[in-house]
Amino acid sequence: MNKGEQKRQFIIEQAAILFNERGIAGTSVDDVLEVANTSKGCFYGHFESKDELAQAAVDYLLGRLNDRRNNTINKHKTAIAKIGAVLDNSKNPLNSYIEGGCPIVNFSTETDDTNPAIKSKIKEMVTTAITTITNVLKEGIKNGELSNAINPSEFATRMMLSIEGGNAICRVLNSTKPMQIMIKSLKAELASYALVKA
Amino acid sequence: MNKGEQKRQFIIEQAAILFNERGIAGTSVDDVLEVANTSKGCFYGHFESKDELAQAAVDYLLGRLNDRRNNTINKHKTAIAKIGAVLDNSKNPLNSYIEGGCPIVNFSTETDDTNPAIKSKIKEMVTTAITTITNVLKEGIKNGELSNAINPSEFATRMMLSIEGGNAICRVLNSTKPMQIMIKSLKAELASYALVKA
DNA sequence: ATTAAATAAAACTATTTAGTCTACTTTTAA
DNA sequence: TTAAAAGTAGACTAAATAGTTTTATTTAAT
Repeated sequence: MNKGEQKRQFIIEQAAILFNERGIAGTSVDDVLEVANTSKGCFYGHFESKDELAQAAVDYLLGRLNDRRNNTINKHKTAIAKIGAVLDNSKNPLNSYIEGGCPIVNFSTETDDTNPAIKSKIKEMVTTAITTITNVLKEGIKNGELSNAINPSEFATRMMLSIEGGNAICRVLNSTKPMQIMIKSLKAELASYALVKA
Repeated sequence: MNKGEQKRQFIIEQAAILFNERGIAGTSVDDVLEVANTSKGCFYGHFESKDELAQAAVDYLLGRLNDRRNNTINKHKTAIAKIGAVLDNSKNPLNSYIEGGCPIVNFSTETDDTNPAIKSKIKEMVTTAITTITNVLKEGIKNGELSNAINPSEFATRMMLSIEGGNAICRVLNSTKPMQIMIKSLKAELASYALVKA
């Protein structure tokens, strides 16, 4: 990565935090220049517009979330451990993995009526996440860890809604309690589908 | 309500929709003037600033949600019917009660890091909602409709997270499916706590 | 080392923004 | 009925906004 590419990347990473905290509309190009220690000329040399930056920033943040989820899943062996660890990734919405909270809820509410390009990135991300979780559960059934009484895609869907809702709600309440309650409940539900080892 | 008050209320109601759809930062005073068919002079005769309008708009939207939830709860007799009806209120996030989706997620993600006054209004709303649902469940236990194996406040909390997550996720996915899955699941869970009529 | 291309800085522009002010019109209550 | 109060319109201002352009500096291949 040469100097220019490094600078571009740095701008994206710094802007991403601001966008995630204050929203895209709530962040000016000047705000970005300040945190990225750069100038108009430099900025517009790297990006055609604020919107191009916003898209790059969203890609960057969603990429981080994807990587983290995949790493978390690969790090564990059983479906129950994998799902538990994915849930634990979200256990502290007040000190979240990405400053400002979960980019999925943050950008979904901002862009669902205003920015189709970003909305579609989030849509793909959510679909991928649900599918990935679903497959972990299916695998768990296949190898005899879980009862086939569980509905993998429904469980994955409910898990996704709960995590995203938890991210939004915990931040307004200034409390991690709701998320903890929900994680505990989903873990217990999943455990109830565990088959005793044969 | 005299003419001035009517105008003020009309501005609030029209602005509220814009704010809910595009965000507060994403909506200009001029945008508001256009949908409210009014002028700068008129606007600033009724409001000190855009922020005062934003607060009034949030109060108005949260008021509508509160009224609706209370009406829904009063319309039904059993705890199961009350909770089921409250869930059904959210069953179509793509054609939501308030245009642009649920103001709770929308404004919570926008204001949690930027607007303490509005954040605190949302916080109060969420607290009230969870408390109200909790009390319905407690009442259900008390009068023998529900088993005391259910944890009212935990159920209410999880229900809140799921609804808000569902509102955000369904809108990005352009599908009501996730919400339907979640509603079905919570209804089934609640039904499992029903005591056979003595 | 040289030079062309890439990168960066900063002054500049045009537009949009929130908010003010003055002048005019409509309400409303005596 | 009338006059004070309330409401309304629209031109105006100052600041912020996104984006351009010109000029200077680096970088990297020859």
